[in-house]
Amino acid sequence: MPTPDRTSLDAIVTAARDLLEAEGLAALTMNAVAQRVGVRAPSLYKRVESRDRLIQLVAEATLTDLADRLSEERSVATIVNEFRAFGRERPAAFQLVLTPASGTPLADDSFRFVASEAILRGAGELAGEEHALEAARTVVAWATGFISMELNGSFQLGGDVDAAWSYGVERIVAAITR
Amino acid sequence: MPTPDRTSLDAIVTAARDLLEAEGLAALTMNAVAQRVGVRAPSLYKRVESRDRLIQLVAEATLTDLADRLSEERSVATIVNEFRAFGRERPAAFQLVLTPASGTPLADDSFRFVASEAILRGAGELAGEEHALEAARTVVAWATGFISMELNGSFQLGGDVDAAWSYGVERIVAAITR
DNA sequence: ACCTGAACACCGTTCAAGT
DNA sequence: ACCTGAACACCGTTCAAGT
Repeated sequence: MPTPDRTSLDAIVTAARDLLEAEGLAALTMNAVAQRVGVRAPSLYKRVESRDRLIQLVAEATLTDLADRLSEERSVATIVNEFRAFGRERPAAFQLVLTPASGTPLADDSFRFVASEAILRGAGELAGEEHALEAARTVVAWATGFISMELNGSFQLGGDVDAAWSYGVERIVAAITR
Repeated sequence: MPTPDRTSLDAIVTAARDLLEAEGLAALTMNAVAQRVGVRAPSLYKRVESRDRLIQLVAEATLTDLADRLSEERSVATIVNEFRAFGRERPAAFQLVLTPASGTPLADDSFRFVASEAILRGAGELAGEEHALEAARTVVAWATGFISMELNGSFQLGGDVDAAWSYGVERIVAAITR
């Protein structure tokens, strides 16, 4: 006799995302996720192939969220500021997606592509279409590195980090402007 | 009756470092390290407090190696090129140290400080001492982001990645030069 | 003084048995 | 058709017992 579903893939991915942010990737265990959605760990395998695949789904959902937010911004400066705001709101997801450790399951390229569209467009307007790709890579590399360093406490030498961010935005925008 | 030592902290850290590079952080288990140095896992605890502490020691040794290499370079361009070479030679260690995931044990700040000296000096020469810190942060953020993206395959849109690197170096150096 | 097997509490994952 | 307990092979870590 069929049993009504007690959970769903969406609920599982949401639970995993919350767990990642609240306690880090190591705490994202099948047991902990199962407990959050109200089943036992083995039941999760009816909906997700493995823990790695679940992590990949979280990464992909994160990129979708990020793409939505960046797509509403127009200038390189506001895109990059929104990028930083996203990193501060969801630091663990940001690191998972933008600076994954060796061995971490990666989001499919299609998700990364969507998230890169806003920056590609903004950079193209400043640098010219023929240099859009190089310019976008310069901006994204800088912003990703900066935010990642900020999130993991690498700015240890004092100084005003917000000022360094503003300095960077200004210089990078000038650097890629034709 | 005393037994002669069958391993050493140095051998353990070296084994851990090699394992990290060969198979990733997840494969850096106490069992695998013990096997490499020729003892059983429990014996490692005579020399290292925990797996987390061992990972931290690997991170700190990596920063020492990096500092040695960067200190021999003089210009921002050559420092940053050497930084990239290091990342390509030891991608897993690079990621562990420069873009650690949430929950990863971090190297003590003193080790990070040593590794940042060369760039701080180089950036100061270009930007002036009063902007050395902001300029160094801009350079390091860009280079770290670029190399990290390169290592984890984030440059998926084609184009010449070496050309994007050269473009970036040139623009960043110009951007921070007073 | 160092090393070890056995043990503990955890993992991820599989699978037969339940409803 | 979904869910579960039990089981398996692994983790990191502790500790009493060996030399």
